[in-house]
Amino acid sequence: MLSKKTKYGLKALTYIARSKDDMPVRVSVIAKSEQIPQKFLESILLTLRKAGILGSKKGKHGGYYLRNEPSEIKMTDVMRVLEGPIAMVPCVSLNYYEKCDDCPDENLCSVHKLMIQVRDNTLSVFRNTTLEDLSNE
Amino acid sequence: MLSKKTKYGLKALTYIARSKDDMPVRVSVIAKSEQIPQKFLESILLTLRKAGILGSKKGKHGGYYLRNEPSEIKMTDVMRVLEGPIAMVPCVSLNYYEKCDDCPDENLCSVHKLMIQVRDNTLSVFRNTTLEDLSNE
DNA sequence: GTAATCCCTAGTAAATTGATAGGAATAATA
DNA sequence: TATTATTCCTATCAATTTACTAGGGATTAC
Repeated sequence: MLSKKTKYGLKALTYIARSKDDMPVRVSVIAKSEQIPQKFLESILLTLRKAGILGSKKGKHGGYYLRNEPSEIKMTDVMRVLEGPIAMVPCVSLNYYEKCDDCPDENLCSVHKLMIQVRDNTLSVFRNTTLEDLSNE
Repeated sequence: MLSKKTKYGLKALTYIARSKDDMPVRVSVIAKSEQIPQKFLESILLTLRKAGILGSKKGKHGGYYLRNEPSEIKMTDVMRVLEGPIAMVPCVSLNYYEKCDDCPDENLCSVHKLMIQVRDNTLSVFRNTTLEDLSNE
């Protein structure tokens, strides 16, 4: 299952990408429009900012804005920040590889083989999708 | 993340598929060989039996066996039984569709669009993979 | 200086996961 | 029939994760 955090994060990014003017977008505006609990959304956008995907401006007239063009923001990056590793098991993760304790030989492991295929397919979607694609209506 | 339940279930199915003779395979044998907690594995195999994927024989010399040829057992079925819906959000699930409360129009929802693509790719892997593929070494 | 905003830490209730416990039911066999 | 080996079933539980909420600090525009 996709977590609410990721779902909310993607919706918020889309909202920001769709907002035409260059003003930073306030959390409260996104929360209201997308029906997301505001405090929860705050923490999500903070995560995206710390990951370098969003920038922010504090104080009155503050808010969040994209650090790059929507067409430059890949879903691989967004998903890794929000949802964590893309692979369903650590032993097929490119960025967070971990050997299974129980598995003597990965090449003989049926789960490993299957999950590599799933990973490659999911990855190809995320690699070929940018925030621009998401924000096109 | 793939649950341990699914991981164990896949490994157990593979083990049974690889065992050449037609004797039912005991839970204890699989548990020992694959390093799976036996009681937990019991409950998993029970689930697979109730779903019609495994058959069982009780009492002495009892155990579990496949109800069909490995080449007839599709990963779509196995994964749905063990892991639940293949889609990451209910609003793109073929078998367990549910509308999102918050989403006024699915066609405008960026999450929806992205998750349809992920679902289709994952589904194509599971549809084209059978237990026979997993059990080939 | 005041209002509006993001920033940060902490906490928390509910759900899910990954088991374990204990025994009932069933079947083979001596 | 008694014994043993197995699956079957229900209940329980600790740890973790999820989806928030609370409260206030820091910063900026006006």
